[in-house]
Parts: sequence; structure tokens; C-alpha cells
Amino acid sequence: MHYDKQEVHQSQRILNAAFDHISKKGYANVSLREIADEAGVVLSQLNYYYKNKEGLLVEVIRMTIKKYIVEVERILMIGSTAKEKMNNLIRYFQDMLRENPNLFRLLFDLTSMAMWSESFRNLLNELFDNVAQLIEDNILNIATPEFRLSGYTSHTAARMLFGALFGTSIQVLLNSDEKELPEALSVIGSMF
Amino acid sequence: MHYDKQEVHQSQRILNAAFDHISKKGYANVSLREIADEAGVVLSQLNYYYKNKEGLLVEVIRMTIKKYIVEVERILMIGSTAKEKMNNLIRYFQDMLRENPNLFRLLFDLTSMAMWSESFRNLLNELFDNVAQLIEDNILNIATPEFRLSGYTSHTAARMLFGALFGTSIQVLLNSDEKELPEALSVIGSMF
DNA sequence: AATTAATTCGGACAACCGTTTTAATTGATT
DNA sequence: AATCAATTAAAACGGTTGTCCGAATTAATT
Repeated sequence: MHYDKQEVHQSQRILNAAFDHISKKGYANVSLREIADEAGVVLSQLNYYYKNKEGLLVEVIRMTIKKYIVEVERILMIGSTAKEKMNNLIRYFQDMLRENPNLFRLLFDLTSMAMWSESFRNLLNELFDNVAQLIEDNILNIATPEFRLSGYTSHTAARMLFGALFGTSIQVLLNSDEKELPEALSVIGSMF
Repeated sequence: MHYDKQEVHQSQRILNAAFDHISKKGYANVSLREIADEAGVVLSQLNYYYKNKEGLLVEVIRMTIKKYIVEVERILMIGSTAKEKMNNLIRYFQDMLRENPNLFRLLFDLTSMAMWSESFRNLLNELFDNVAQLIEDNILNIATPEFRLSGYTSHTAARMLFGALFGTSIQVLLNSDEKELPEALSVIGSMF
């Protein structure tokens, strides 16, 4: 393929525009026409490259999830003790919520769609499984035995820890008035 | 007003039908016509009583939130120690997730809409504030001082505890395969 | 009983949506 | 240079949606 124009390929421009708009306004509130306009592309091209609106969203989500998991993996490589790693993860969440909340918005939006659509549910469960597994392997399995949140498997405990991160982040994202709310995430670290 | 028919008032039938359908299929996936049909009412009546689709949803949510908060209040009156009350709250979440998940679905759906609409955001923040406050007053403020999740205000800690309940519940709701996932909620109790 | 107000009903409208179709253009292959 | 496939473009289609309006019916008030 020649690259006569130094521009990005149309399919990629569409993907980027879709991410921008969806993470800013929500999947249900964005039309394919808006995305096409922002991408500088004719409407029918969206169907040409991604068949469906759902197909487009799936691709956006795949891309986002991949980026997200890689970043979490990178974060969890830093530090040595369980407490250290947990605090790094918490700080990563706090930073993202402040500087790049759109990524979180997209994931939360996906969460609500997963409630009503099985294909989205599978996609999201895969993400949840992965992140929880990362927490289990990199944090809980190196924690001192006397910690281990008494009596529960590290698998189950990891689910709860991720849930705490997730549920607290939602509150931070939705309530921009309470300036000290991001501190609630730090409380998770005091479990260790 | 005479009550010629022993039936419920139309406005109430609409509200009930709206709750049923929205909590089953999601707000964005439900049309006013479906709700009108299930309520046994003509379409235009929805606008007559609730003006907008948004107005109808707001009323459904107000009703739901009220019921929800009253129940949480009732739960937190049982038991004496902080640990006991926390475990009761956890068990309440587990029971609801198993037997009446539609209530949770509606709240999660509202959460995603709150991301993109300010009026919904205010509604939801009010709920979050209330529940977190209940946790703070009824659990954290009677916990032994040496607990208190070192160094943080009970207000902040309550936010995190609610976040843990919320975030873990979402996982339970979305992943019906892992039968032991509801156990992850119990892990929260082991903090006390 | 007559008048007024509140409710119920049926239908229509205008706008928007995702998708499809068909044609024009460009690139690659022989 | 000719042929074929891939891409880009433009327009239209069918369907659904929330909202609105005017008339019919019922209830309340005088």
C-alpha cells in the first residue's frame, strides 16, 4: 500500500474519533454521523470498516482494554512489597482519575452496557478477570501470610480489592465537589 | 376523587411498569410505548403525567432510592458491634444480588447515566452521600478506636467501604459463572 | 342541570438513527 | 495499457423515537 497522504489510515482515524466521542459523551449519546464528521470521513465508511455500530464499539473497547491492562501490568512491576505495589496501583488510579478520566468513563460506560448485552458482558468480564488476576499474582500472593485477609482465598480477596478500587473510583468521578474524596482510595492501602 | 374502578391509579401503574421494564432492560433500551403497553395505558398519558421520558425516570429513581435508603437504615439498626452491623449490611447486599438483582441493575444503570447528565448525577450523588453517611454514623463511629482504618477520617473510610460494596456487587452481578464470587463481599467484613 | 376542569384517548408529526445500495475513484496486478 | 479489486463517496431507505395536538370522555363544581 502506498501512503500518498501522510495522514493516518481512515480506519484508524475512525477508531480514534470514536474513542474521543464515546468517552466524552457516552456510547448511547453518540451517533455514527458525529464520529464520521470528527474523523473527516463519510458516514458509510464506518459500516465499511466495522460493519455495525456495535462492531465499532467492540474494536474501541478492545483497543482500550489492551492499553489498560498493559499499564496495570507495568505499574505492578514497580516496588517490592505487597504494600508498596498496592499503593502504586492506588496512586495510578488517582492520577488517571485526575488527568485522564475519559478512559475510566469509557470503562464505566461499558460496565453499564454489559448489564444488558451478553457480548459486552463477556468483554468486560475478561477485563475484570485479568485485572483481578494481576492483583492476585503480584500483590496478594507475595503478601505476608499473617495478612491475607483471614480465611479467604487470595482469588476472592483480589476480587474485593479490585471492587474497592472500582467502586471508589466511580464515586470520585461522579462527585467533583468533595475534593478530599480521592483520599478514599488511599484507605484501601491501609488494609495492608 | 371517586374510585369507580378498584384498579390502581394510572400514574401509579405507569410508574410500576416503568420500574419493571427499565430495571429489566435498561433505560436506553426501553421505549415509552413499551412502558405504556405494559401499564395498559395510552402513550400520551406518560407525557401527561410526567412530561418527559427523563421526568418519568426521575420519578422512578426517586421512588427506588427512597425504598433503598429506608431498607439500609433498617438493616443498620440490627446488631450492636461495628463488625456485626457491617456483616449484616454485607449479607443484605448478597441477598439482594441473589433474589432481587433488578433493584441493583436500576441503580447501576443510573450510575452510568449520571456520567453524562448533570441532573442524574445530582440524584445519584445524593444517594451515595446518604448511604455513606449511614455507614459512617452506624458502623465506623462505633468501631473501636484502634480499628478506624489508621489515619483517615471516618467519613473517608465510609466512602471506601461503600465503594467496596458497590464495586464488588457489580462484579457479582455481571459474572454469574463464578459461583463463589459473592464470597468476595464477605472479605470486606474481615477488615473489622 | 349546566358549566367547568381534569383526565383519557387516538393519531400524527418531525427528527434522528443505523444500515444499505449504487456509483465514482483509486490502487494493484497482469 | 487493461483488468480487477479495494477503497471512497453520496444519497436514500425503512424504521423507531419522543413529543405534541385536538377531540372525546369523565369527574367536580356551581
